[in-house]
Amino acid sequence: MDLQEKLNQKGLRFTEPRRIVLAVLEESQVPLSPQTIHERTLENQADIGLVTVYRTLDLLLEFDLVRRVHSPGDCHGYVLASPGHHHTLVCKTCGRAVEFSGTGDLDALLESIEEQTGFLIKDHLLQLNGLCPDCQKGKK
Amino acid sequence: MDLQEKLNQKGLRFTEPRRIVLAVLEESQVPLSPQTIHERTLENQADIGLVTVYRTLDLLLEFDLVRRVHSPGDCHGYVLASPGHHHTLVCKTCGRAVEFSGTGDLDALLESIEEQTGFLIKDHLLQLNGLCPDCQKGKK
DNA sequence: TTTAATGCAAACTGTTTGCAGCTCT
DNA sequence: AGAGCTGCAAACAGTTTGCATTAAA
Repeated sequence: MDLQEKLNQKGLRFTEPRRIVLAVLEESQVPLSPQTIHERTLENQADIGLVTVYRTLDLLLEFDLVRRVHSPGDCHGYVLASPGHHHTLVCKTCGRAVEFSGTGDLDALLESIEEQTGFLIKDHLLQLNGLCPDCQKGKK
Repeated sequence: MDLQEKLNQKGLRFTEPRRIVLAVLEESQVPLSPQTIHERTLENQADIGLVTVYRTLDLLLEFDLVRRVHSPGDCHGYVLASPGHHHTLVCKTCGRAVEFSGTGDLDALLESIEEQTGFLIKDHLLQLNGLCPDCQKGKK
């Protein structure tokens, strides 16, 4: 069952603005702030109000399609709650972002931390910053 | 070398309000929001302005005595930091935060990612959320 | 005595709410 | 036609800044 059906079932509607906010999130692997999402909808030729972005995000949260994430810069970021949780590595100079796998090593790390602390780890936020190959050359 | 000396060395002062904010943090294992810290200073018979709390927290962050943590409720929480670069693990239920140091495993992970991507990793953000031992019991 | 620190009020930023008009079904 | 949705403006909450006053060294 897709979002449209879920919404209609509750008497709610799958409108253009909602479609577009969802599309913007689908295009990004990185959490986006409401402001950023708003800017991107404008770039996509859609004139959506910032308020609508907020309300749409609340709606998507409620339907568990989106997850709220906290990062130091933009305090509130929103990412698609899709399965396939991935991590990003962002270049400090040019902003290019790549994804990396290496989940095996990460899982091992998490396990050792669980042992160390007695906590049961439910989720995690990992973001790396550095210099991409091109910008490393440029620096020299 | 304690905080007072470090401050004096830079021509800064270790004042009553700073002492009290630090004391409030020392009494708490849980991250506190600036507002909460302010309320607690009032309970301690000290009439400190909220603004001063903010400024003191910035100062303590700069001296690496305090760490900023992100939790869903109070977005910004502050906890006493132990020295060195550590990561936090926050309990989703009671908010208790612990630090862990699995730096060995993490370094290995970062290296393998550098090889994989060609990026040079400069810094990273890792925050874990889960259930602390007490709350795991409580759940059942 | 000097210079940093404090506290107030005002400015700012990010987020939420009320309401009139519009739109999907 | 009717209920939900949108956008504007205004209200709100958390945080930062400017400035005169106070206090640590």
